[in-house]
Amino acid sequence: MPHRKYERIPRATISRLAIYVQELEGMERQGVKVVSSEKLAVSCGVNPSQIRKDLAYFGEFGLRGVGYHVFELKEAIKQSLGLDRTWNVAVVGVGNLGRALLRHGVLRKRGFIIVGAFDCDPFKIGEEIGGLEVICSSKLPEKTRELNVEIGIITTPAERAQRAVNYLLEAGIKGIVNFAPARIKTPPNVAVEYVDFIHHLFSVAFRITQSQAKGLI
Amino acid sequence: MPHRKYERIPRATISRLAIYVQELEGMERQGVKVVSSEKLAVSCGVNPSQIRKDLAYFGEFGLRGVGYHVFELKEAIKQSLGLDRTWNVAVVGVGNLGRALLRHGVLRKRGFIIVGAFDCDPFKIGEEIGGLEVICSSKLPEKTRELNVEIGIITTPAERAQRAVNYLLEAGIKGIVNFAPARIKTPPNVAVEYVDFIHHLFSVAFRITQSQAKGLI
DNA sequence: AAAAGATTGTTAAAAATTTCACTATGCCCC
DNA sequence: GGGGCATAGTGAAATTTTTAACAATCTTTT
Repeated sequence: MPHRKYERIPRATISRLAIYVQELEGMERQGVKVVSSEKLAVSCGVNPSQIRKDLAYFGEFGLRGVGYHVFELKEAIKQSLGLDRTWNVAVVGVGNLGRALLRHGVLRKRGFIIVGAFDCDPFKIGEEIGGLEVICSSKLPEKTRELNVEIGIITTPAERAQRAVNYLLEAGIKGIVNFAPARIKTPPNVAVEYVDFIHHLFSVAFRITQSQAKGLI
Repeated sequence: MPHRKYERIPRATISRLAIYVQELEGMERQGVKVVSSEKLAVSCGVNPSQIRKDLAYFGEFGLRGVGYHVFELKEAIKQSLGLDRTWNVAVVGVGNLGRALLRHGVLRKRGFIIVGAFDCDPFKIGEEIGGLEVICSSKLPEKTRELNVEIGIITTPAERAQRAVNYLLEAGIKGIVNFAPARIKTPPNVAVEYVDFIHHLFSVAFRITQSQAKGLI
């Protein structure tokens, strides 16, 4: 039974896998032991075939006629995603959002350890937030290597995002999650994800506008 | 020339339009007056045809042989998305993330006015954050109507998300942006968007893992 | 131990989305 | 004002993604 591990895996599959993990954890908390693709699909708001297909990229985790063991499936997905280890991350930009991330425990709980906080504002440098001292951004390349940072989180204003990225690239960073409202330039071997909640507000505003327009016809 | 305004518009198109607006604003700041689909495509990291096709859903905004007027195109897209007005929003859940949103000026700058902040923690009720007094969540239905809230932003913990949503639905909310790490149940006429930055970290972690695995072969 | 029922893994079909290629049109220069 | 160049808009093709259908197989029942 040849696994498809070396097929290209759709980006959408990855984000759904994250949703499956989330829902499986919810089920685990509720004491559910076994779940079918049908039931999981309902709680994730997707098609059951979709789930089975998504999982097939990584292996066979179910039992025909039965379903999936909640705990085992969750672990299997997490392992497939590379979450069976911890990742060192650095936060660049200590504004409102950066501070929230530094204080928010969820990153650590998920295995992403914030090992560095950087900012270029002299008033912020030296300040302690969430147990970390804010370091001058110009020390990023040096510190990134020293602290063994693999993923950078950009929470600077838009106009300083690229500079922060450049510092990280200089240190050979492997991945970046960009919260700044700006596109950034990186070489193709660096994994970049954009998080922009304003876009989601735009989307909601559009859909409301649209459904109201439709109502008028 | 029949506009396609009443064709179903792909979700992906909407999120790209938000990117176009972002980049057009950047160009505006740099004094660029006119841009071609080719140039805009490069700065957004997409295909030029894609841009032209996305815009075609809403009308014709360009000038053949020339390109698009930066300011006019930006305005046209914003109008198409329903951003030529302000939207009243409420934040439900005043933890680290909720606070960051309340203090973060970007929402207001984008036309999303936070008119209410809600939480169920008695220690937080009455507190003033970003010029707003935190109100008890149980007053949500009443206050939502009173303040004319159209969009709700959920920043509660996962286990309280659905309750917050139910309160909002009770008041006839039209759209929800959910930052809580949980799927929520809503009727189909309510626009829902999920924002979960942990998923983006997952995605980056996966892609790093994958590219390292590939390197070993 | 065979049959019935359930549900996965997988192949095939359908649908959606993206990209290509070309036509139409506007600007600029001679 | 005509020709050349540039670039938007658009229909068709290619690609990707999703959904449906079904064969394989596991559990339970009789």
